[in-house]
Amino acid sequence: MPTTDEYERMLRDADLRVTRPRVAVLDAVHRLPHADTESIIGAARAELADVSHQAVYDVLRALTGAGLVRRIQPSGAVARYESRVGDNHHHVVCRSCGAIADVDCAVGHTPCLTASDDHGFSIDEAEVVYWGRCPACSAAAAP
Amino acid sequence: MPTTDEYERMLRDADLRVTRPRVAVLDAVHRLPHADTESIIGAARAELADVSHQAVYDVLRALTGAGLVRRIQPSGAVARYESRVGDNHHHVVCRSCGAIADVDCAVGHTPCLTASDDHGFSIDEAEVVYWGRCPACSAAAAP
DNA sequence: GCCTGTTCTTGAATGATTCAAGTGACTGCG
DNA sequence: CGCAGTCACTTGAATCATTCAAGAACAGGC
Repeated sequence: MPTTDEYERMLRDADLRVTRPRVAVLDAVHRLPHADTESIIGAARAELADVSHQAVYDVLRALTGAGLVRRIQPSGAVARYESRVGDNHHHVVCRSCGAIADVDCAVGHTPCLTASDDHGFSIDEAEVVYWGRCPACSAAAAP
Repeated sequence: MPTTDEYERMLRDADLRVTRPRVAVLDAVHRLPHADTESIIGAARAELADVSHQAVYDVLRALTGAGLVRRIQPSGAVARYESRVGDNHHHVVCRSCGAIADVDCAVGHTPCLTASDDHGFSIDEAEVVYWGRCPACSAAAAP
């Protein structure tokens, strides 16, 4: 878990001004994996009581743009953010409770990045979402 | 392109009542590939002038539940629907204009369906989204 | 320490989607 | 063929994540 100094360093390296909301949000994303915006607002306010939700939205957008956090948004769910960036990993999403877990790619470093027919698109990323049920929901559904 | 009779047949086979809004929406989804809800409402009204948007939402949900259409929703975009179901195909999405094209899976029939570590989830589907730029946007961005 | 431009606060708006209540129509049965 | 019951559609309003807008506050460079 990075320290406050490290967060400041990360921000500076990304050419972002160092502000208290930004450090608080960056820390929140690191501490809560796959958290939605509301949870991040809550966690950020634990450190900095009066951050506005708007500030958190702005910060998340800036951090996402700078590549410090990654935004994930499975179909029909609200946006979530994670701090693990730069590697090529994907997600399993539980259909019933929405839980998310990380999955490393099975097929090499850039899986399936070569589509069979790309229709002339220039592809720069392949995103994989595995849909299923988490252990808890599986147990609850089939007792 | 299926006929009206075929649409009725498809609905009956799925244990859905045959109604004019349902046939109109089913036809709209078949004619407009990857259309969003608003486009589908427009297309349905071309056949059946006074369908309510609520009816279209209900119908799309029923059709999706019955497996007659498939709902796709790339991050940060509105829901879109397609009539190609049952095969294992994926999508390329243009980052700048949102255009979507179909992509057959490069790696066999159920690509990457085996995650390296599934965290105990029981996975039933792997969804792949390729992100990039469509030919038109590539040309516009790099003249 | 001051200036400039970015970032945060406050408050309201947007818009896809959903909820709710009532009317209407499809299907199966008599 | 006609009726009943149930499901589907209409109308109208509500929800809620996210965004927009205007002004105040702050970070970073001189």
